[in-house]
Amino acid sequence: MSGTDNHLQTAIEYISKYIGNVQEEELELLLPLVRFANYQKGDLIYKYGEIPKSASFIITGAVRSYYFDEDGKENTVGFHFENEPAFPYGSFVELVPAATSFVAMEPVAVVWISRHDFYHFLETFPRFEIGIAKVLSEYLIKGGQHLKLMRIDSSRERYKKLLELQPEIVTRVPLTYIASYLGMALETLSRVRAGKL
Amino acid sequence: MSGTDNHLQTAIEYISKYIGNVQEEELELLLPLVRFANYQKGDLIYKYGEIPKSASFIITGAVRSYYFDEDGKENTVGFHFENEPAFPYGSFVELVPAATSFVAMEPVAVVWISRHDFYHFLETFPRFEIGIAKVLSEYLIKGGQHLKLMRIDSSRERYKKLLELQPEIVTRVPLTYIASYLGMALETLSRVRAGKL
DNA sequence: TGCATAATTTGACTTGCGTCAAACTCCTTT
DNA sequence: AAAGGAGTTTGACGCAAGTCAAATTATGCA
Repeated sequence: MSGTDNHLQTAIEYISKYIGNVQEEELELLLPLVRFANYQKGDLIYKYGEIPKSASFIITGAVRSYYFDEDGKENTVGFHFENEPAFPYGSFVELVPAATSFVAMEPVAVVWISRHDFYHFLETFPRFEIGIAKVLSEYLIKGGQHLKLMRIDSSRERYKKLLELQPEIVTRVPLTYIASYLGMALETLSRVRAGKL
Repeated sequence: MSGTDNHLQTAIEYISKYIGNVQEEELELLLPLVRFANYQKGDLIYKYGEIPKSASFIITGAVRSYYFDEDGKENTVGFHFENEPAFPYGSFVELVPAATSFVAMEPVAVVWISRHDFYHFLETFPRFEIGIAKVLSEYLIKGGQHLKLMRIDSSRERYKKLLELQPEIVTRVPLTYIASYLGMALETLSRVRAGKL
């Protein structure tokens, strides 16, 4: 089976994941609009300040999203892995410049659809709005989890909770970014892991 | 003009806010599904652990949402005022028990629609999915703002940012809840306000 | 294989903020 | 007007975690 066949399969899975049962005629119109892209480690997939022109979904690889606060400090907002969307959702929907950037932490392959194509498609099949709602609510839940995580005061407990909720992060992501995600100093996280705190 | 007329007007404004241009026939079918309710200060509007059976939108008053963490500590998630939705969105969409409760901080009047009625209505007019996406993306942006707020390390700066983003909170909400929302001790917030920190 | 650079760990020092406790102010109710 | 209670302020003290700095361990690349 070729890589493209595989990818097409992934695209179809994404569609049914977010829309449920899809009609033949819907699929016929939607599939030609779908594209594929590859990124190297360190590549920017979306840049803050720009209005996202597409919605990307990860096939393989790991992506990190982050923003810069007023002091210029980089704040990691989230990690995105296989079978998850990775794009500035709010900005995509509201058509405003994104506050967050998305960068590949490893070689990354994505499926993507342009904003223009997608909204044009929506005019024919408005029920696909449900897909947007699904993506948004997934992000909402993830964001809510992160917020809850951040509200735990002790660094030790915060890290413990992360292990519980997203253990894969700890194996795939460099310490610096985990610390940034958890809102603690790199050194503190190191001490927590060594059981010294 | 009677109170009910006023309320009906508010309901219509809500609908066009979230859906855009609404057709006559759409409105005719939707309006009869809409109800009104009043709450006293302290009344629970939604309770955590329950699957929300309705979506409420505030006409007048102020609502606070919060959850209890594993240590039993109450954490304030958000404040909701006039012309804003106030219900456990994620749970409403995903049909799972809510983690947060919603309580009236003042006398509150709301428009609401039952989950059942709304989803039944959606079968006839699927394009109204866009309303869900709108509500979700509003919540998403609000949640994102809160998360950003919480990531500011200094209490002083955190409070300053709140004043900048949502000044009305400071005038309408008791100190205890603001402190809880900002993730700091009541005493710390008091000192910050007195300029002692 | 070995060097260079990055990533992580450890140490020493400082401080913001939480906790506990008590005082003070402002409503509400009788 | 007085009493009671909620909401807010002030004080004293201890500690978790931030910062700066240096050592140690990994990792990629020639």
